[in-house]
Amino acid sequence: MDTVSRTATGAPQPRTPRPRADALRNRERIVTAAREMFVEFGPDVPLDEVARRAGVGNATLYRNFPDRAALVHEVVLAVTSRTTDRAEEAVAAEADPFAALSRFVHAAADERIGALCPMLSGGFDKDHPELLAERRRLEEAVEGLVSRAMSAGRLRTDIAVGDVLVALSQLTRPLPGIGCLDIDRFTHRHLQLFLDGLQAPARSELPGTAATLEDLRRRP
Amino acid sequence: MDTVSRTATGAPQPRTPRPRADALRNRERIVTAAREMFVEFGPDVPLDEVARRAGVGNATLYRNFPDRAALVHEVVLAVTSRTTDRAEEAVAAEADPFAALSRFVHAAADERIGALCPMLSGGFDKDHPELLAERRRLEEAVEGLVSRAMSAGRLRTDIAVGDVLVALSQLTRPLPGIGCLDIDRFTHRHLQLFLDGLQAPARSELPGTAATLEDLRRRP
Amino acid sequence: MDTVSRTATGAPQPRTPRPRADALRNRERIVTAAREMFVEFGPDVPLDEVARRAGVGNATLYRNFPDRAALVHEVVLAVTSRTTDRAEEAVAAEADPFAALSRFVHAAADERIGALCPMLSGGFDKDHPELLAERRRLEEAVEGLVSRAMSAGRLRTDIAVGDVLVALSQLTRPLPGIGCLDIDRFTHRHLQLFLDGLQAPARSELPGTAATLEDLRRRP
Amino acid sequence: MDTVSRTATGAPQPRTPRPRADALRNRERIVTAAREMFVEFGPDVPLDEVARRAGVGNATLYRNFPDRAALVHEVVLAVTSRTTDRAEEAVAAEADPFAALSRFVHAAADERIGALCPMLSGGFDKDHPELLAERRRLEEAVEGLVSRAMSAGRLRTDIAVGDVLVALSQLTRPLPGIGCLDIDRFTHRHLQLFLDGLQAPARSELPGTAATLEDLRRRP
DNA sequence: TATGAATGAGTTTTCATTCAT
DNA sequence: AATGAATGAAAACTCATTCAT
Repeated sequence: MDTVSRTATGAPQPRTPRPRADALRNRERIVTAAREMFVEFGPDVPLDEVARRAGVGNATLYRNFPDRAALVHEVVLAVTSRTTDRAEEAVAAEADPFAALSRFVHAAADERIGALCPMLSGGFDKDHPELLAERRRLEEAVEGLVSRAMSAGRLRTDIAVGDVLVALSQLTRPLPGIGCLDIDRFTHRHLQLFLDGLQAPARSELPGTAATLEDLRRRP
Repeated sequence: MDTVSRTATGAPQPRTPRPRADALRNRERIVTAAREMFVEFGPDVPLDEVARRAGVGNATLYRNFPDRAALVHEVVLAVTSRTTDRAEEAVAAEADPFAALSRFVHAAADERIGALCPMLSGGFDKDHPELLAERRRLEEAVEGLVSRAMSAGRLRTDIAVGDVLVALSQLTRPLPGIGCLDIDRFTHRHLQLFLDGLQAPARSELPGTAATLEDLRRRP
Repeated sequence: MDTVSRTATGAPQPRTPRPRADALRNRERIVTAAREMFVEFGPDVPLDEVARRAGVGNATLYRNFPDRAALVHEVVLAVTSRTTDRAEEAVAAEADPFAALSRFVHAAADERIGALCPMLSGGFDKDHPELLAERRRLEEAVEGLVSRAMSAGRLRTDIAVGDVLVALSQLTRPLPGIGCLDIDRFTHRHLQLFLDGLQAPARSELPGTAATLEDLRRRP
Repeated sequence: MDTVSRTATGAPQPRTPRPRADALRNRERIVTAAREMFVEFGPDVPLDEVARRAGVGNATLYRNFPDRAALVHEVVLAVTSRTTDRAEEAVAAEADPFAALSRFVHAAADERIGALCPMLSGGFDKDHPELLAERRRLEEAVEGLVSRAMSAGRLRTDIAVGDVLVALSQLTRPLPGIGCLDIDRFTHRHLQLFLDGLQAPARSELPGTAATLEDLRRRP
């Protein structure tokens, strides 16, 4: 079989994955599997299961991610990055500023941004520089959406990026064993209700402080 | 309170009703400890730790609750019951129908209704008769709040009890290690935004179906 | 069988070990098994094997000793203590001061004092107060043996307690897989040669410093 | 050096003897790294670490030494060979026979002969012909030192080569994490005491048997 | 009944060894 | 021939649950 695969040339990608390129491929497959399984089974899913789903041996997972925290880190990074992409797409796709925000919110749900929630829980190094940078990118992108909507008078002015991101994450947070909270039947619905609450003019006095994600976890 | 009265018989007892009372006290202490720790550390907190916090031996916990599911069951029951109480109080306390709903929502957050979320996850027997009955009570109470607000023209008419309860649970869901998502600084704020979205007139077309909690685990 | 054992009264100890007293018994059995197996197989012997040899489940071992270090700690304590006993016995048993030292040295070998060596290696907390105290006791006892022999003019005066203890430990250090370096055929022989070197008058100039065990591990 | 000459053939080679020379260089670097790390971290040091220290890939190590035993084998061979060299040098360098023995003993310590100890432990094929031959060379060389000292009346006559080699190995045996038992401050000192015990006239009756290294693993 | 202790099964993690370039 | 990556088997350690007083 070695000879066979060695002669497989122009094929887009033979089914037998090859080392050099495959190291990267494996790494990505692990992250993908982890992202899916964190959503599906919660953040405590056995890493051996993740490895199995990724189609690699457990030790390969550990070679790439020395411990669970490292894997979680990478997944958070990936989800954050993809969500940022959605934010930028939303700007481009919608002329109306509130429509853009709205589009982003629903797209972020589809990216399972809610899966970030349990990962931000205790003992997670949310201040790692790499994460910090990626989160900044996300917050800036969303800040753009928010401020534009505010400028257009479409958004109440007493809210902040953190309000959007945290509530969005919570509302779309997966219930392990149920998929992503039956995302089609409930989640988008609740997001819509939440978006309605965001619109100007403000109806009520908001309690609490308009904080960034940054503040989360910094107890007063 | 309900559990207490169920076992408190009319049998004549010496004025020091120690033995049985202690057993009940233990049971309640365990449920209380479990509720707190589920919120604080997530639903996978070691049961030995729960027993320690309750101040009893682990075997005492297991005598009262044969396995984790039984304990979760009891906690869900307790939280549901207490939340129902809040709903009923809200009716009594507020003349304005929307204010009542609003009061209930914030009170439910303080009861940590969000801690129910992980319990709605896979592998939890949400259809147990006892739970079903208790959930009916809650849904009826909230249904009262909702329909009164609708009748008064204060609530958009395309929402259902399930919308309120599920979104409420998600928005207040605890992040283990952070307590209840810094409930004072964020959660009440997001709840308020959500409530604003609930008000009439409806601003947007809602996707999904207006379902009860019942529907939640029934995949389409 | 419960009834049977419950009626076993005056028996010194029924073969079915009972909890309360057995907790202690188990603990001791684990330490004993560990001591033997460290000698026989080295300090990296799987703890599960130690548990098996002790006749308990692995978790029982971990309940008593949270990690390998804790178990090693206890074994070192036990061996040190038993060796101190041998030193005190030697004083009592031999009128001649050098004979007493000699007797101690050979007795310490039989206590497998050499098994302490690998345990003093890297990453072992040799300065734990409990260990420190026990080691002091040993050093004081041996100091007594040494100084008496010196006073009697039977021991060269340029040696110290540490010389005796370290060399003794090294010479009796077990070779895992061979028992205790075939202790009867070689070790006592080498100890005797070493003892001969200790006698007065000194024949040679000693290099190095006469240090206590304390100094070991404190690199200059 | 021996290994080098064994593979260095007389075949005509281009003036840049790169390929084969590199292979040999690698092999030697691995053995050197292994010797150092066995001393420093014990015989269970991960082979990947050895490869890293040697500056080669792990697979290169495995190409040269199919398993740990093969590497240990080679290290033992190297240390034995170098120690034999020291014995022969000692003969040449010292006119006095006991001085020669003494010089050898301290030189062997510097060669880390103590690192051989764990290799004498269970599961090591000490009877491999190559090792046997190399050990014979060492024993013959030391036998020369010993018998000459005996003939000169400088050495008690009830000792054997094995006594010297085994005790020497034990006394200089490294404590992983501490290097070679702080060789300058302790080991040479203890060796000197041991040497003093070897001198004629014998002071005590020796227990055990005067055996060769050969006997070491043959249980009675 | 209440309890501390015991236990086995499950998870994380490491490492010798093999694979494929 | 040299290498980085892959792998399974083994070891450390945890925890739900049971046992025996």
